[in-house]
Amino acid sequence: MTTADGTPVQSTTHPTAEEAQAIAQRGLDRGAMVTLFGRCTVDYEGRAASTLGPGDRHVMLKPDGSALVHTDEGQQPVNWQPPGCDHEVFLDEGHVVVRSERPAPEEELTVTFEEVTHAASFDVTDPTDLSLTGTEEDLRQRILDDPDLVEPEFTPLSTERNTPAGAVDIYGEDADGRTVVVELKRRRVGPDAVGQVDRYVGALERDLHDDAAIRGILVAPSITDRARELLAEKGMEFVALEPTAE
Amino acid sequence: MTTADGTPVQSTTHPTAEEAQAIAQRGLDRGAMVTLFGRCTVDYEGRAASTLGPGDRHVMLKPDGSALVHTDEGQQPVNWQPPGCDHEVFLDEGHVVVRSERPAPEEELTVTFEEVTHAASFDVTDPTDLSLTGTEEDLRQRILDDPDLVEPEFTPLSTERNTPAGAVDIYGEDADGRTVVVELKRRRVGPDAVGQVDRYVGALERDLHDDAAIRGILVAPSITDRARELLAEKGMEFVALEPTAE
DNA sequence: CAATGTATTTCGGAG
DNA sequence: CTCCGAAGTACATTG
Repeated sequence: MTTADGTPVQSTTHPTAEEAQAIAQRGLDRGAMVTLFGRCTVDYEGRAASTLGPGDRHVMLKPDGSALVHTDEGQQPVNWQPPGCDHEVFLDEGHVVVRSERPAPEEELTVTFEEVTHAASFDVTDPTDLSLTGTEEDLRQRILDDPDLVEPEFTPLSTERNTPAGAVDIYGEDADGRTVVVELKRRRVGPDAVGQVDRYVGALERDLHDDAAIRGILVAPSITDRARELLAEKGMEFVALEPTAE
Repeated sequence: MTTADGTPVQSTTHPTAEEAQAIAQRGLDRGAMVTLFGRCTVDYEGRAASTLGPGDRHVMLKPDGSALVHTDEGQQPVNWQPPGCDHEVFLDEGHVVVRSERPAPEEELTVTFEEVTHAASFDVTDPTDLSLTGTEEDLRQRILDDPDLVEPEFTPLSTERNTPAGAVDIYGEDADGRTVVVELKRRRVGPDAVGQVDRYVGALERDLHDDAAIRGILVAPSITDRARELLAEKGMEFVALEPTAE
C-alpha cells in the first residue's frame, strides 16, 4: 500500500497544524504508521490516570490501534495505548490533537500539540509473511543439508526415530561417536522444550543401555533465560538457528 | 541544544546511505533522538539471541542509550536495547548499519538497512514529570487519611510491617483491640491474594503468640467468586474500595 | 471468554 | 550493588 503518488513515506518538518493533521489522518486512513513530533501535553484516563505537562515528545500511531508516546529517555514509552484502539487526529482551536480510545476497558489517551515540528507517515509491508515462511520442516532440511550448523562433524543417522517418549527430530552421532538427540523448534523455546529433550534422552539411555551419556541438543532461533538455566542444569546444549537462511 | 542552523529537527526522505548515516551520527553526537525507517534485517545477541529477516521497520535511538525497533504491529518493540548502550551508525558496503551495544551484560543489536526511506533527528527538551494516580500507593493514602473506609474505628498502627511471610500493607487494630492485617490491591483480586493475606495472618499469629485470632482484610475494587469463597473458608473479610475517590 | 505463566520483561525501592 | 515486587505490565498459550 502506498500514497497516491506511489511514495511509501511522507514527511514534513515544521508543518502547519492543517498540514500535520492532514498527513496524520490520511496516513491512518491508509493503514500506515504515523509519527508526530513536537511540544505537547499528554493526558491518560482509564485503568489509571496520568497527565504530562508541556514537553517535546515523539508520538507513534500504529495501524493496529496501538499508540506510543516517547521522550528522549527510557526504553518504555511515557504514555501509550494498547492495540485495538481507534486513533483520531483533529484540530482544536488551531492545535493538533491526537485522541486514541478503546471501549473495554474504557481508556482514552489525548495528546495536544502546541506545535508539531515533524509529521510523517510510513507504509509498512507486513514482515509477518516473511518470518512465517520458516517451518520446523525447513529447519530439519536445513540441518540435514548442512549438519555442521549444529556442530562440526555432527552426523545425522535418522529422523523421527522412535523412543518410548515419542519420536526424536534428529538422531545422530558427534565427532567422538557419541549418540546425539536433536530437538527442533521453529521459534523461541521455553522450559517445556527442555523437558521434552530430557525425556527423549532419558528414554534412549534406558532403551540403548548406553554407557556413555547421550547428548541432548535443542535447536531453535532463541531460548528463554529459564530454559537456558534448566538446559545447563541437565548438561544439555542449545544451538541458535533460524528455520530459514537469510 | 540545536543543529548548526538552529533547527531542532532534521528530516530527509529517500536519503542516500551517506546522507542517512550523516544525519544519524550527527544527531547522536548532538544528544538528539534519531529515527530511521526502511527495509532492514535485525540481529540481536545477548541475554537471548534472535534474528529478523528483511522487513520495513522503524528504528529509534535515544540519547540515553536505548534503542527501539518497531514494526506496524504491537505495543512492544520487536527488538530493543535498554538504556546505557553505545549507539553507532556506519556504512558497510553501501548499507547503513546501526549497532547498539552494552558491556554488562554483553548485548549487541545490529540493524542492517537494505534501504533507508526516512532519516530524522529530534532535539528534545522535556522538563516535566509524569503524575500518575490510581496506584496501590493512592489506595494506601486513602485509607490512612480515612481508616473508617475499611471499617468504623479501624486504627492503622504501621505500614509495611515486616513478618516472616513479607511486609504487611497496613497493620492495625479494630474497635475491640484485635490485631488486623490489611492487604491492598489496586484492582480485582483472585485466589492468589487470599493466599497472601492468609500467609501474613499465619506468620503474625506465630510471631505474636496471640490468643485472639488475627483478622485478615482484603481491600480491593472487586473480588472473583472463587477468591470470595476461599476468603470465607478462612474466616477473612473483603472490603470493596477503589484506589481513588470518584 | 477468562485464567495462567513467561519476559532480552521494565521499573522502582529497600537493604 | 543485588534482591524483591509491582506494572495502566504485554504477550502467548491453554481450558
